Amino acid sequence: MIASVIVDVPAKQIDRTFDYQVPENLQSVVQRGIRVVVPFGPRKIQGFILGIKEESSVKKLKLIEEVVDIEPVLNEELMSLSEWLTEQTLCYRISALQVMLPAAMKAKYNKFFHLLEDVDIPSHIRELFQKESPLTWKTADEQHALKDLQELIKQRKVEVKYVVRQSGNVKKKRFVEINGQLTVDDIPANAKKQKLIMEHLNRHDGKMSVAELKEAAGTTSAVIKTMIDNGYLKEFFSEQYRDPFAERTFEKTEHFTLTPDQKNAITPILEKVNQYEQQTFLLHGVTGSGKTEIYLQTIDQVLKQNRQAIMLVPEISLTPQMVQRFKGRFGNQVAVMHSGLSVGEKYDEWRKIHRGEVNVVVGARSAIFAPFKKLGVIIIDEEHETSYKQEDSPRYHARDVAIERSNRHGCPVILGSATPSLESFARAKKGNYQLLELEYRMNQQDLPEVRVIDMREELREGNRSMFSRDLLTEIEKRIEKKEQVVLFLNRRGYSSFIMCRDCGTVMQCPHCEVSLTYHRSKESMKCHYCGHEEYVPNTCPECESEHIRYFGTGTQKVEEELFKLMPHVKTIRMDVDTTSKKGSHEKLLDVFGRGEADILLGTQMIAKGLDFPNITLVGVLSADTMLHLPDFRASEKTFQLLTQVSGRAGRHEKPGEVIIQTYTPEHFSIELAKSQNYEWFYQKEMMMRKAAQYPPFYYLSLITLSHENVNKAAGVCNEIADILKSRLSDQSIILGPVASPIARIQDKYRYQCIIKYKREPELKNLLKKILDQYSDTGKDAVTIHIDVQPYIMM
DNA sequence: AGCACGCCGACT
DNA sequence: GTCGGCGTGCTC
Repeated sequence: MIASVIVDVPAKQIDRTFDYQVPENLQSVVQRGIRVVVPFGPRKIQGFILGIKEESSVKKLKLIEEVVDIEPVLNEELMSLSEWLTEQTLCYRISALQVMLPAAMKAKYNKFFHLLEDVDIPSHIRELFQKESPLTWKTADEQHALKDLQELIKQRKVEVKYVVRQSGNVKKKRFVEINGQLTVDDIPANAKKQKLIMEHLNRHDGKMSVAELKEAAGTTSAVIKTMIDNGYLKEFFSEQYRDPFAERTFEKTEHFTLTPDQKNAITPILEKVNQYEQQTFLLHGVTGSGKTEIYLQTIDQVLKQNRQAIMLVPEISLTPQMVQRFKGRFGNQVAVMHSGLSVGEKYDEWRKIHRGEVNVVVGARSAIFAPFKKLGVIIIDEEHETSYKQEDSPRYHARDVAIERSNRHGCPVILGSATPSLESFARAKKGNYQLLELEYRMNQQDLPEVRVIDMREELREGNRSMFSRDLLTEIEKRIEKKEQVVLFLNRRGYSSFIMCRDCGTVMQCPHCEVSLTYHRSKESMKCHYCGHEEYVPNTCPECESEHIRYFGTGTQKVEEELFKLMPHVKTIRMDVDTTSKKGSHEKLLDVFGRGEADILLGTQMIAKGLDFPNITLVGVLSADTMLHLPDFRASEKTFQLLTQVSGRAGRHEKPGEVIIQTYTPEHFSIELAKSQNYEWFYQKEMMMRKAAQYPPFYYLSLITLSHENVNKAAGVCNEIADILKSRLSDQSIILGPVASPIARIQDKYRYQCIIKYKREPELKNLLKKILDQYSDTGKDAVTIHIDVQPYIMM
């Protein structure tokens, strides 16, 4: 019996199967989809079995070392999906397999030195082995003993052993139970604590977790240990799930009655669910139109049919409120997967899905690979969000994976958004997707009134602060009325940088072509691309002037300004700095929700999902900061964000108001966000895209080359552009080679080439060939990246 | 990606 | 003359 294995090495030359002989004792367990440990060259690594066969063209086969799983971790559907993913995104097969599993299941590798012969070895090496045996690579390296060890290996006195370790650990909890042979009466009369422990245990069917028992009986583990040693108790371990929501109870919620609007939308969806048919729906509904209830009732129907549901939400909006709604409706049938969980917690949630203990998963992008066997619906909320596109290999878009999986399962996909991506809306208009419109807000309230403030006007009239007079007045009014305010700072692409006021020098990263970001807490400057950090200099490195200051409006700066203007107001600031600790995001929102602060000030992360009745004013401090980024989606993103943010105000009885500050009030994405007119925005933006030959009229592919030498990167990029030009049709447009928007990262210069095309059936094969030809791993080789349908052009 | 093998410069 | 630099090629 021979197994074809894809090994855990993401490299061009290794991206194929290797055959291994299956030892007699493993033949009954070995099958497609399980992981194994195999010898590979001098080391041992993990791999996935792709298939079983009886013969191989390779003469000398090695034996599989061991199996990691007893049953497949990836079922047949996911195994074949990985093939599709490899093909679509031009990634290595191993990366496609790996991305479907939680991070905890990625293998870790260790090297150990074993002493074979204790005679005639240097004394310092012997000492090392006396302290630690087997000796780890790490210690050997720290003690600078690697060289000597290498010599000893040659002399066959020391041997290297490679160990494959599974990082994902099943959490075990320690329990004790009454042994049975001895009873309370056998306990010595003076051992009061022991008797007490027995009493507690008897009240709990004779067994309890050690932690609980200690707590209940008020003793220490010493007493319990004595009882185990004396045979009164025996210990055992039980597998536990780490439950990130353990301390929370979820109130059971029931169906809402749907409005006629909602009924119209859900009917065609349920039809497809009942017919077990694929169909992609685009559910377009303004904020507050009740999309979530449609999701919930669809999932409910799916569960009744004994099928399962995947619900994707953007990472950033996977708030406790959201989880609450799903757990409240479906109880413990729900698994939650998002980046806020620890690696172990994610692993546990994944195992619940794999074992079929839950039927719904609510999660971010990677939850699209949830190992369900019978999918009844896949829902992608806020489908326009760019976080559904993975930016590193495999560069997949969750929407594409969703549609592919739905085809295999025969189930509908629902894409929901108040501001659909142009691509999706265009597909819906063409009839590729079925468009479902929710036109009314559920409780009939009006959309909040939106006021646009021209900041140029403010400047002309002498107001140099970041707050317009109107905004300040309105904030004051709300605070008097004890209502709450949300201030939104769009910081993307424009964070605080440090500049010399005399010569204009901006502090830049020495390794990347980007300016450093000021971090007030440490008085330092940091590079967001390579992590380089240094202290803010006292004098300008160029002109030695002392007039160095930071520019840009970071949230910290806004907070300070706000405090200067209104010292009596309590502000909560939410940004990466204040929410990096686990659970802090939730905590801050809780405080705000309880009304303990007047203003919530934040970035991106507060744009979504907040739903507090007392918010009656939303202020956008600078609407146009990302409008001028070199990104053809800049207008779309601005419109989406402003619409999104505006939706935070007046969601309940009290009417809401939105104030948008901008330097370009005449820009159509700001004008139309004011009236929340998606349809007009769509028409207008489509015209722009058509004129500029961008998606959805053209597809894109992006090729990036990077190398320490500018000329080399540019040269290879040029060669590739030439190949493309000669091999593609005249209909296609090749932009470049040009330097990437970020021209250098980690000392490597970056050149790129963009392909715009409508129909190019041979493009994938051509790109594969180019990848093949240019992905050398040698020392002086250029690094090539290909992103089919990129979202970020950097 | 690792790791071994193998061919040319500065040292005991 | 050797030690060791890292270029080249292989991993079932």
